[in-house]
Amino acid sequence: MDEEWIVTPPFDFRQMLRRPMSRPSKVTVIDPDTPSYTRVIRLRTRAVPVTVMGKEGTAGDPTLRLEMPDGLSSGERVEVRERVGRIFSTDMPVQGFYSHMRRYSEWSGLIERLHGLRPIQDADLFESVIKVIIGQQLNVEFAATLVERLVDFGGETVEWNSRLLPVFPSVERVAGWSYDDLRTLSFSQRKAEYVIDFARAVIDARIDLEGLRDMSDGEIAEVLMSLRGIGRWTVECFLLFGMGRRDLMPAADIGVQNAVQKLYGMERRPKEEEIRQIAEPWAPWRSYATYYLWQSLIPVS
DNA sequence: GGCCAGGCTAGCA
DNA sequence: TGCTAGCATGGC
Repeated sequence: MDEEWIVTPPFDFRQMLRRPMSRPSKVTVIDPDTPSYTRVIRLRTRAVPVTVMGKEGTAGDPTLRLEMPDGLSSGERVEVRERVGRIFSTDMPVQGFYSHMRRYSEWSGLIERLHGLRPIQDADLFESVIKVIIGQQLNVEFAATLVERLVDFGGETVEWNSRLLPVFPSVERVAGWSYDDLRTLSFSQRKAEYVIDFARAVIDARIDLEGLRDMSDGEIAEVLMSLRGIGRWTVECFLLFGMGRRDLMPAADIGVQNAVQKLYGMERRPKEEEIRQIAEPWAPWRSYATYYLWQSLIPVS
């Protein structure tokens, strides 16, 4: 079943797919030619495959086409649209961000070059937390490898257009694993503990993931940072990638620091506190600024 | 081989 | 409160 979706411009689907494309993943299948984005989304009722296609793929005429299985209830279709809207930040107030950041001369070139870029959010809150934990202190390539191994180990797939789409493991499944299971995938002992303990906290209802949506950034930080293995950087990345909150600046992030150094032509890499100071006037748009900084680091293919 | 990578914890002053 | 050694693996 297909649906059309007209997004308010600017919206550059191809530009947005560069990040997931730069790190090929089995869970998210990108076809740069169509262009399209395919993955399984866990709804409240079941896991459903979805393909999102850019009809034109230009910033000026942004139309998406959604392809999803027949036989979904109307409620499920609504949920799919909500989730896809979140993933592609369709409600992002792009112009507000641009008019704010145009005040800073360093930003004019970047905003021009990435015109129509919107953050791609993670499709699932649990998946988001786990991926951020795995990404702690590791280079992104290896972190992506660990995520792939986790997905393979989970072994769950959904058939879609005559191919098998791997699905990110469910909370239940991860909570049932042992630390040694993840050790065999080259997780460090600590990372294995952080990942599995987090899944168990969700299963034990010590953490209500969907309930986080009603909380402020600060409240979410307090809840999550009470768990071992979740610090400030992890919460900031989760709020940004997982929850789509708009004013986060993971200033301890090496990637952000490298990008600011490059954008501002600095001699050495700025430290966390310097980043926070530089970014202070970017409020309340710091999440988008962070995302643009990260995107600026992707090599032009 | 050494250093670094989209950090966090525990232990110490 | 603030600082830092240690963690563990792969890439360059």
